[in-house]
Amino acid sequence: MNEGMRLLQIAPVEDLSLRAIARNTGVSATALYRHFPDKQALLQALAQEGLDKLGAEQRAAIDAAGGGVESFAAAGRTYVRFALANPALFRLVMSCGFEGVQSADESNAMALLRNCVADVYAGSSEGDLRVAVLRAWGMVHGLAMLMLDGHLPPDSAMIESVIHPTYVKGAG
Amino acid sequence: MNEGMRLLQIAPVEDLSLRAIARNTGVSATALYRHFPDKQALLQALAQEGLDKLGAEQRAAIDAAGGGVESFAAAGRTYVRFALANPALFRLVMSCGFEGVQSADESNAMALLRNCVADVYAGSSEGDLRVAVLRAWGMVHGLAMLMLDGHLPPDSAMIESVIHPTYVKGAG
DNA sequence: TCGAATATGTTTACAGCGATAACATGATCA
DNA sequence: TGATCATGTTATCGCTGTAAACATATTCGA
Repeated sequence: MNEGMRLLQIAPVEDLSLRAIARNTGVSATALYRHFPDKQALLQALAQEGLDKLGAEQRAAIDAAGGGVESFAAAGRTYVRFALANPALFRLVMSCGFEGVQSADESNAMALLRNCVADVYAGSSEGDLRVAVLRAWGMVHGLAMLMLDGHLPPDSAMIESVIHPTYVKGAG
Repeated sequence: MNEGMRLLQIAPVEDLSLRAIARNTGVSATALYRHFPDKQALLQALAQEGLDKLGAEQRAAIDAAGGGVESFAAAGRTYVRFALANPALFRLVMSCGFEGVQSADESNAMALLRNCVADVYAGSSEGDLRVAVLRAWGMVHGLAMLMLDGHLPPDSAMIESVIHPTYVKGAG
């Protein structure tokens, strides 16, 4: 039923109409109400799927990088690249506010980020860790959004220069 | 005519309908087409106004802080606070992509940011300056968006701890 | 095995949206 | 004075999300 995922890859979120999904699924518009109470619920299901996908990609990147600052940077680059590769889905994930998830802090992606930070800043206070998480998340999220909104070019070299192990290491 | 600005302060962007603006202005829906070619143009005009307002607030904050890292941090905090104080307007500004403006890099807000960075990182190479701009803009933009989307609490103390002069100074 | 409950689909209808077209009216200016 | 232009109107179109009433096929307890 979540084949509306396909439509998200070819059109922005705001163009994703219930009726278009139904049409492309070869079913009547109101049939979707047998599976979701309303449009918001359908979008939330798609968002959950997207969040899982993001988490999986980050997990893979972190593991491949071998730990420490390299993994930390890899997680960040993966975050931005995911956004660029799936603009509508990424927007949807972020605008749905992880509402389906138990708690924002327990989502897979969040846990990964926290682990990376804890790994890199081992020995720091709990407060310092939290601030480091916010700075890292903020930076990659901001970079992603600015690129999606066309304020920055979706330049791969730019991503790498901004999210760089040497920077991660230097900034306390 | 831009009294649709008021509506942006009490409702999210996606709820800002042409007809609602017309209704609240006491005019027929189609009358707006005498002033703007379409809805997008009207939103763009509102966005331009918002961008100017953001630039003005940053200018004031930068001047009041007295220069250097203090001004840099003040500009960042102002950016985030503006977003929290005008959620719908901020979203609109960012989603409209400064399209009315000559060039993204010539908008007032952008020039201010660049100046701050150049002031703080005096002596650095052009490339380093650019990366520093991206990191700073990304971090504050990400922080703002994450708070607007409900992933982080709109906590004033959190803003100050993340955007802090000592951090700005330390990070090269 | 039969009958009811459930899941899943349908058609019809409604109000709200952005947008276009045709028309009215007042101010402005040659 | 008379044409032009700025600004408003109403009527209409196709799109949207959603609700209601109805049909049918599957499932499951007696």
